[in-house]
Amino acid sequence: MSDTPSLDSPIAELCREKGMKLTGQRRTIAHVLSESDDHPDVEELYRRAMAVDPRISIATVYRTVRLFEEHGILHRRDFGGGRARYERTDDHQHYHLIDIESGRVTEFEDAALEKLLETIAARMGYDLVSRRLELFGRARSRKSKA
Amino acid sequence: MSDTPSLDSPIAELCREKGMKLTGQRRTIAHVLSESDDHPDVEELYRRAMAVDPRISIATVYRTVRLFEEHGILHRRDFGGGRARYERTDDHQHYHLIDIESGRVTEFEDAALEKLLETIAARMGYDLVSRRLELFGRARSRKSKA
DNA sequence: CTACGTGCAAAGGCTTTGCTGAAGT
DNA sequence: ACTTCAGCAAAGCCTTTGCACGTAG
Repeated sequence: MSDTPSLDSPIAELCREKGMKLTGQRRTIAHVLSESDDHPDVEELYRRAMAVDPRISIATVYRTVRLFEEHGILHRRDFGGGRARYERTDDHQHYHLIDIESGRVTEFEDAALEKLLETIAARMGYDLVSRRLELFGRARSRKSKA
Repeated sequence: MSDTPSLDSPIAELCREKGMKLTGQRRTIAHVLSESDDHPDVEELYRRAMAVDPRISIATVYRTVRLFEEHGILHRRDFGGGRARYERTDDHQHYHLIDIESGRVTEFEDAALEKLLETIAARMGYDLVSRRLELFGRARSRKSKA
């Protein structure tokens, strides 16, 4: 029933490709991550993983996200609040806008912004290696967009 | 010799104006902050304060920066690495560029960037309340600027 | 079979806090 | 004199880690 390893989640596939040992726990976490479109923290991942397989420990979740990050599968984000949050690595450089009332995180891209940041760094004599940018906003009392 | 309270550091003056009790420790920390142009973390502030008056505890430094932050005298910054860093509150909206080799932090302002961020938030239906932006760069192998 | 992963609980780094003595206004 | 503050050490929160057992390849 489980001898079709190729049917694993996309992230589990990645693990296999990268040659890491595919344990039950990793498979579970990979599955959970593959299903996640948001930016869960470890606690939340632990919860989701437990829903799939209760025989998992939070230490393993910590170890696994770290491992996945080292392999370039995940990106660690810090939106403040003291806990790291994770998202799948994405090809596109993108940023985050956080709704200060609901906490909801929305991603966005902006080529002009990207270019401007590089220009600014260059002006200061630097090559831009990475950046951290989060916008915190309050939803407008929408008149047009209901 | 010390009955001219008006000769305190600028930040100590602020404390007085805001009506907070001006203890020896607070005066020391205010002094240290007034002399600081960088972005020290609590540990570093503690070190600097101790150099002035060794009878200070790190708990007091923590309490004081928190107090000052609540009174709008300081801004807490998070440049990653798990520790908060502090800087004097500044009228101008500014950002930080961190040299990834030396760790040195340089401040910069940029009106166009500011405007762009607001535009982006507006486009997404938000009023921009605050933002966090740090650029991490590597100093260019300067040819012109020695 | 062997190397690596997991669970548990303890420890680590930063920050806060309860309590009692000390100090500012 | 009264209220607030400081020092100390303990505790809290997130994360890492040592150790003994379990498991993938």
